[in-house]
Amino acid sequence: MARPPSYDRDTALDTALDLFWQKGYHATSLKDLEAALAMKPGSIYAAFTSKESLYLAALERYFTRNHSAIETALACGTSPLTALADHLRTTARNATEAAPSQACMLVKTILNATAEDTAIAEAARLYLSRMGALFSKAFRHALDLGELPPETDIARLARRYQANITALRIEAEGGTDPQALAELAEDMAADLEALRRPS
Amino acid sequence: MARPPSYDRDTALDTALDLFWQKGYHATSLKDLEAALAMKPGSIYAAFTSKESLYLAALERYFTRNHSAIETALACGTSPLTALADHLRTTARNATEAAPSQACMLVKTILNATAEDTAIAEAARLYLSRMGALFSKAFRHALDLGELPPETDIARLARRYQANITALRIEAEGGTDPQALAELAEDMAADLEALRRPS
DNA sequence: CCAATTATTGAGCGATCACTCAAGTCTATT
DNA sequence: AATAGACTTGAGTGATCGCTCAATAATTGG
Repeated sequence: MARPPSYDRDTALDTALDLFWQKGYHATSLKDLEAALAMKPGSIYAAFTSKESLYLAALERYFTRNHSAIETALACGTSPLTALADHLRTTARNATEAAPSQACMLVKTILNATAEDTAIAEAARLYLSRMGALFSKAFRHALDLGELPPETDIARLARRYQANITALRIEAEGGTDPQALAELAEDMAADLEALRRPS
Repeated sequence: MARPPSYDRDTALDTALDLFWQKGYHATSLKDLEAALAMKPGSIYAAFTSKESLYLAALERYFTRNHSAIETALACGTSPLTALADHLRTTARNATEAAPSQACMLVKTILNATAEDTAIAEAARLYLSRMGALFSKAFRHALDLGELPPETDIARLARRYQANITALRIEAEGGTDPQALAELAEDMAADLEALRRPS
């Protein structure tokens, strides 16, 4: 005994995500969202409570999507170290693709957040730390397989790796040409593979 | 035969810069600027034409300040390579200092810019490329002094260096603790100094 | 068919946005 | 002291902001 929603929640969230990712939180107005979601203000608020909640929901979607995509990418091969290096190269290669923004949305969220946007900034920080944990896991796996020297500082290595990914994607956003971007990724990947312990 | 301005232009620009750097372009309102600059809207517009012009002027000030600071930092020692490595370490160390934001304002500007803010984004991109040229110059100097192998790709090395700086400052903005930040900078600096050619 | 329940609508809320301008204030020159 | 010229003032512009809510529409169980 109820009228079913006329929109698909996940589709709406994806659309909102695209818009927020493109324009940022503050520069995205509800008018923009109404147009993109094809929903009237009342429906948007009935479904997502507030602009902030909508942003948080879209951000969560971005995170889970990326997290699982990277998780599978890192798990598919036999060598975690190779998978990690290849992920750098892939990131540079994908930069030509059409996307709302080249930069990581989590990073962009943190840089766009003001002191008042605590909830949003903290969510992004949490998700970033989860991504870091994912990289740590991969490095630990490499260590367990003997690809890295036993004394390797995993957390430190993972942090450096994540910094590289961040830098790569910001460089892409900055408009660096594809070849230079590929070279940058290659340098990072080469450094990583240089850590490989001869087996 | 004229009334002198009651404000100091450079001081006002510094104040505006702090505010813009902290909150970003879109989240900074004229009310905020009026309060920070202690100027009424009319005076602000008489002095700076528009919010966008004010941002551009503040951004230019940020750039020239940083450009010359880094220029002198890189020129002071006898070894350009050491100076470059130390600049990484210094960047990490300074992250504890009170600043409007840890992230580079040029990077933050690009990430906050929407498709409509072309003038602002292009200015930031230009300034970033100038910073890159500065780093290139330092690496070339190192090459000329024989600190680097003759076949070194300067532009490529400089790009990687700039990516490292960017990542370091974003990591700082993300809330990474000082020790981890110092380790990250140290790893980057060590990689750089590993390039040094035995003389 | 009739409730009961949920979804959609869209005019419009007060607040704030970037910005303007006529009037007033100050200073240097005469 | 008078005046010309530059600076400051701040109420007020229309537009837009995020958001609300009473009215209406659609659906299902009885």
